[in-house]
Amino acid sequence: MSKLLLIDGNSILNRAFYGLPDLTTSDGRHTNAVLGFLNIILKVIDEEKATHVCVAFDLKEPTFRHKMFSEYKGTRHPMPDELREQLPLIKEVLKSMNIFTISKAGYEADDILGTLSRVGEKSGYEVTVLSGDRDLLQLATDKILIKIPKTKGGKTEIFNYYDKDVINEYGVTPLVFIDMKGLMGDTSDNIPGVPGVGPKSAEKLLADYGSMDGVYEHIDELKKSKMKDNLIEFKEQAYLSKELATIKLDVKLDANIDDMVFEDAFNTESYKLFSDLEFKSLLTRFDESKKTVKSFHFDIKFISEKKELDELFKESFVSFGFAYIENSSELLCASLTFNEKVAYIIRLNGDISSELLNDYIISIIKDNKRICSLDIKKELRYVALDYKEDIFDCGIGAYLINPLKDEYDYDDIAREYLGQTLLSKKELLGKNEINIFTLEDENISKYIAYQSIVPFMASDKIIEKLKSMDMYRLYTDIELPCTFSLYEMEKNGIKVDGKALNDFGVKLRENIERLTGEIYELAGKEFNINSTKQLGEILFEDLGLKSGKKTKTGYSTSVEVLEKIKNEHEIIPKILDYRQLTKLNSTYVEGLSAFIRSDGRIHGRFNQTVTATGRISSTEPNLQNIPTRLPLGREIRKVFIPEDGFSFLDADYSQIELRVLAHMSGDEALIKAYKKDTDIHTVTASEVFGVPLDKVDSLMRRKAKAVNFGIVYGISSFGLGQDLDISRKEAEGYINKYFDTYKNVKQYLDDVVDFAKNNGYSVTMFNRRRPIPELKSSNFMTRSFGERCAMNSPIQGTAADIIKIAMINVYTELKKRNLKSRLILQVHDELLIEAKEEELEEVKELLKDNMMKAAKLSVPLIVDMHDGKSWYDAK
DNA sequence: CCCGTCACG
DNA sequence: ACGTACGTGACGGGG
Repeated sequence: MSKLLLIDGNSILNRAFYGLPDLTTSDGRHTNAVLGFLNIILKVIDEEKATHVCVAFDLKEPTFRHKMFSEYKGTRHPMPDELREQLPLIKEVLKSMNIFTISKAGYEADDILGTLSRVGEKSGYEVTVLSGDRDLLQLATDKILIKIPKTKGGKTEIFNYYDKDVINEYGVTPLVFIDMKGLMGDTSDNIPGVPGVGPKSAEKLLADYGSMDGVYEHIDELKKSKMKDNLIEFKEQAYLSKELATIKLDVKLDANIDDMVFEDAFNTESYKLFSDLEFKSLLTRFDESKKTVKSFHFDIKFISEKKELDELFKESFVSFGFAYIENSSELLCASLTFNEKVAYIIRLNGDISSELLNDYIISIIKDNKRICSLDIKKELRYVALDYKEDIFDCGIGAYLINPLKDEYDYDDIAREYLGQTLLSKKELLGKNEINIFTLEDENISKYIAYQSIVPFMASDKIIEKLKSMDMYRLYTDIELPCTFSLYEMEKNGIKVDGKALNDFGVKLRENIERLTGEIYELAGKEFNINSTKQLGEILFEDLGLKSGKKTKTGYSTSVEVLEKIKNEHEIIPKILDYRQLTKLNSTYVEGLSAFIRSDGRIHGRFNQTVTATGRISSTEPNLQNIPTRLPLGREIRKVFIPEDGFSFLDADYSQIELRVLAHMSGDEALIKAYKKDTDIHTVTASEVFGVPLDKVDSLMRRKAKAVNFGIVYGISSFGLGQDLDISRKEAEGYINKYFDTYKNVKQYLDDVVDFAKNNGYSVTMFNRRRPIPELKSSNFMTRSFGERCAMNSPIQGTAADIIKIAMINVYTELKKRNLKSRLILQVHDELLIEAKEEELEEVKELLKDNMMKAAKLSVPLIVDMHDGKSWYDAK
């Protein structure tokens, strides 16, 4: 049986646009609607096993409906630019997929679909119509299926309607559905209908009299009412509206269903387009044979003997691409490229050891050749380089150019900087693993070769781009040396007292069990306390407590909500305790335990190419969010301990972000405030509220502190109000007072937003950029978010730059002096050193000194420092 | 795989 | 009217 799928192009595109978050390609083209559109239609094509597909689009020109009724809006709603630019794109995409598209002047897509649905049915096709617009339900019959996708909470669910389903849901047949719209009108299309007739009365009238004709035939039988008068007065309008709402079934089309056959959608052309649009998830649908577009041609040569290696290094070159290839920590081979014609895969074996290869690498680097890598921190595990050497890391370079991307893998770099579409790691390797026997497999060797040929070819381009953006110094002076100190921290790891951690877990679990029992008791039944769904039902339905805000999926049970009702029922404090304890147990006790290696230490990863602002991120495990705010959670820090003969030395910047703000804004009042040796929030409170320092009470200080934080986040009265639990108006009052006191701060924040709006990015003291595409959005919320980013990023980013500089200088100084003390952690404004007992005093001075001198600001950079025999004691 | 929640700066 | 403070990562639940 042939299946014809008819798609309402504009309505599905609309739905996808509003249902999905914004998404852009690296060069700023918006693609969310196109990707959403494809996901919806491919899902339906799969589901329906459609053999024929046709997408109908509206045209800009007026239709017969506009001629009938000049105020008719139809599809001419104002369209945001982000959506408008995707219209030609979806057409290009469909064309590449050989999907038939159709439009006709004077008609809407609805009319085309209506007509085709009838033609299709007569020609013996099973017909399905896909639209986001419920008006299309009038086309449903017992044979013709209407599908309406509904996006709720990011997920699209598709609802099916035959005529009986329309009757079930609306109480009228599809045909009478039109009469209903005639009576009610449709505000979105500007169709008037009869005043005073809404869904309820329309449904009642049509249930009683069957149709609009029926209603008017029996109009005299209606009880005297305003509605009856209106029905009579607006009869003509009702019939006009009905006609406007009626989808045409007899449009003259010169389309042939045979031309709509769905085949060869996943071809080389659409592959190219999908790659260009960065639709990674769709690339898996393509056969291997379609994927060979625009990737380079080069030879791969295997090297397994030392004498071949000697020959190799006689070549003349100025830079080389390099990567070690490993599998589950076992080193297998190296990938090496000197020129774009050939990539070498060097087998590591008895003849060529990694030490030998390293000697070659080091010697050519000393000979001023540039080493180009995708991820130099990975290579440092095998080859000891020095950051003063000529090293280029493409991942970091690409991150600096655009820090908003999710990944900086070889295929991403090749697409962005070489215009090449390479098969991704997932596509090339799938579930196959690299080992010494599979090195020469076609896909695996290609994958290995890419690891050096891509950085070899892309480095110059990325460096040029960095220079043109005035960021090359940021790379050489901050990012590259930073990589080395991060590698050190990963290698060093941090020692954990496993037994103490376990004991803490036992204690937690005892309390969790006790609380669980008490909660069940109070709830009157057992349930999963961790399930927000089940918990919401217990609290807000069974126990009848008043629910605060809701989430997309149901009741919110977050702390803010529970805090407000904690005195209403004794179950609430127990749930809050339960939450705290289970969080500690699962994330910190059990979570961390799993990461303790055989050396008794946790070696986490510090990622340099993740955050939008320039901060470092920490994973596997996250060592940057170990509890400290609550006393019980803080106990966890007692299990982080120094090696015998060492102490912990912990130093953190005091309010670095506000100090950066004081400096960057040049606000004299704020600078003066920081030159006083008094708590900054108290000073702010005193100045903003106009009271002497010694008259500032704790409430005033709390408010001032919240305002200070708010300023750094890109202040909004709503946000501040939320934080202080006061009205938006009141919050606005505080903000105005703050800006009155610190006028240049206000000026500065306006200026950075202006700068970002004009340039499309914000910039830190050290020239780090953060693109802010949201500023161009037509959506108020999105744009406001962009404005807050524009205010926050230079501050957060500059603080990130400064601690990176401090970290580098501390690292360098420790090395230079041959000290055994070592960097262990960086937590955004804090450095933790495992200091050799004998070196403690020296390292204290060195650490504090380098942190304070990391940047020259117009306010002092204050560092607080403590030492101790655990992280807990050193804070 | 996404959501809600919660840990940190 | 819209419905939010900035930047992260990990966990359990649920589809």
